[in-house]
Amino acid sequence: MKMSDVAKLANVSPATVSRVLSNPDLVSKETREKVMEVINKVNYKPHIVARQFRTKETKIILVVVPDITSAFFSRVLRGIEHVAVKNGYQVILGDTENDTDRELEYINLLLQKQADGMVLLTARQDKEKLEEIAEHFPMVLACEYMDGSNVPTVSIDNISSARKVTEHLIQQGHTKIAHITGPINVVLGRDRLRGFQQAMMSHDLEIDSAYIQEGDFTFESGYNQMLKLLALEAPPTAVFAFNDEMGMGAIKAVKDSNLLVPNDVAIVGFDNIKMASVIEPNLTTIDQPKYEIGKKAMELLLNLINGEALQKKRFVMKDELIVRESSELVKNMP
Amino acid sequence: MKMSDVAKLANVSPATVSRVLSNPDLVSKETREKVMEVINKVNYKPHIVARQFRTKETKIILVVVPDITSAFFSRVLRGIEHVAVKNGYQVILGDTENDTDRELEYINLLLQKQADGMVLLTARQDKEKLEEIAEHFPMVLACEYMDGSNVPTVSIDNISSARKVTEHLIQQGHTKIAHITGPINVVLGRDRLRGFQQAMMSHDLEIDSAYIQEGDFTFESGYNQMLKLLALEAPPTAVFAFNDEMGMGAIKAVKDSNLLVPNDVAIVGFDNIKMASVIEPNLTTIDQPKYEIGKKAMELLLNLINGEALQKKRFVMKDELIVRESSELVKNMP
DNA sequence: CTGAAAGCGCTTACAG
DNA sequence: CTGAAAGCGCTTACAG
Repeated sequence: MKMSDVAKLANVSPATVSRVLSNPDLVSKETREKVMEVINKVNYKPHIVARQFRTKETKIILVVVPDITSAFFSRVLRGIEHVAVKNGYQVILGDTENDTDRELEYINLLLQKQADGMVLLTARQDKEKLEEIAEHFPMVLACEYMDGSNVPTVSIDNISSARKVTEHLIQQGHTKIAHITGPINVVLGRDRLRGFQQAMMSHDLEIDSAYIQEGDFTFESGYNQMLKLLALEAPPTAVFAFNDEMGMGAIKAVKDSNLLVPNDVAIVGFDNIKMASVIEPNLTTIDQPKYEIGKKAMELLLNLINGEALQKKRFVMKDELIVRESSELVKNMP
Repeated sequence: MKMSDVAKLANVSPATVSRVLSNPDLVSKETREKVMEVINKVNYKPHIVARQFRTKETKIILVVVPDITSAFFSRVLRGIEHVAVKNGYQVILGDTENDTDRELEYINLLLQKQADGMVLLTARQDKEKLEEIAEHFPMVLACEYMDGSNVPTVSIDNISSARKVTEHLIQQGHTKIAHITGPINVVLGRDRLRGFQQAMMSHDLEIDSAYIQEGDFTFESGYNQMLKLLALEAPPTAVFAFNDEMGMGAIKAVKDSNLLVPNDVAIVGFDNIKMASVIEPNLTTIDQPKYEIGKKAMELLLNLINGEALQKKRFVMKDELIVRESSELVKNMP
């Protein structure tokens, strides 16, 4: 059943059926009702691909996520989705599973006009290339970013947040502080490491190179790297984990080693996912305004799609240090 | 830049360019190389929407998820994705946030030919309607199903699994057993409740109606309903929660009430998400073969898309009871 | 307010 | 192995 069939049944031209569907005000009430009746009777659905092909619009936003499993990204997604749906766009997700090839495949969807715009929650491509694409297609980065790129970006200031959470540990009296990093080939991994180093150095604390262990975002890697740290001759008394997942893994490793958090080892995470306040002891962490990041990113993308100029390219959202049991020695001592 | 422009630059017809891209074997090596050179030089990307319009194929699979946040569904998704990608399909996700209207919107994408097929991880539509659609479009249900529908479906046997986990509690000596259900308007909520009732009745145990409390899948609802149960004059000594999320909420509620799991109240969940083995005490649960469910569902969908007949419509996957600390009294007593 | 007609960018059956 | 031509199902500028 196509539009011309409907037109015949309703004794009008295809153009009129099209108008009834896309621009009903242009059609007289009488005709409109006649056409709608036929449409409903035969349950006609327009072939959207044909429409997209004709109008050059898909009304689809593609969001690329490095890991759909992650509690962190799902909150960001919600922010994106809500703004998109309110503006008549549908959101589809591409999960890369941290694979840059799959990231590239999704970016190609944009180049091939299968979406009107794209939010990248992971940006591990060549910078020049991505900038080149962003010049021609609506695209915004969120959470992850590229050093000194001019692609519109929404994120927190990861360096300063990492510094803040590390300084919290220092203020608790720790001097032997380790850091379980994210993947160092990802900018976030590097930036949080940098913040950690800045805090240590500004307090004249030494960083034992064995105290820097690289993880891969997962609970398991946090667990394993923590076991490594505990096996050192002089284990740290405090650990800053790149994210809450790894922080929780680290807590589990400490417990499994018959040690106490925070008494033997204090642990802090990053992101403030829901589980951070559920696990015991509750995890000290940096709260990222996940929903707002998504919301802001989608708003910027709408601006780009509508050809509006952006006031600025880089939006730095406010983070917050949330101190909980996993790093507060005092409260836990009777 | 369109195909005819490339054709001109390469001194061939558009048809030849098209063949180079979609069916290179039909073109002589010489011509092919000449064309590829131009394509690379101008970085030509075919307009995929035009191709889709022409071929009536999108090579896209739409997966509809009730809650993208859920650790359970993300594993199912992985199974779907892996099979899809291996077969040249791209997976896009639609998150309904448990809203049946949004479910319907995504289903409309299929009707409008914006995807070649669809896996529904939530099926809360009118049965006749969904069956009607499934007759004309490739569609499979996974995890959630519809009573007595003939839409291809992959899931576990929720009734028997719920019976199994309840009987485990009975075997531990419990008689006062409560059930925090899922939403009763969802088939899974009803089926697991039924399994619970079957187990209780077949052991001649009474079900106090106050022992049935309805949750909404979330940690918070598990927490709140558990507090309600604990406030009863005669609180239960064991609780079967619809899923692990709610089970973990229930554990938290018991702890916050200064009671012990499993000594004061045993708790069991359902799904075996990763966190179930991390939380303390570890949560007894039913393992669903999440990845395999997704894999199987996608395989069935490929069959449907390729017009192959299915050997059968209903696939029941194997579940497994995983007994952990949250329900095993003995091991925890010194 | 409505219709006839052109055209969006591809693919493919047909002919040579 | 290659090209000319038709056509996929819509939308919209134009004319009336």
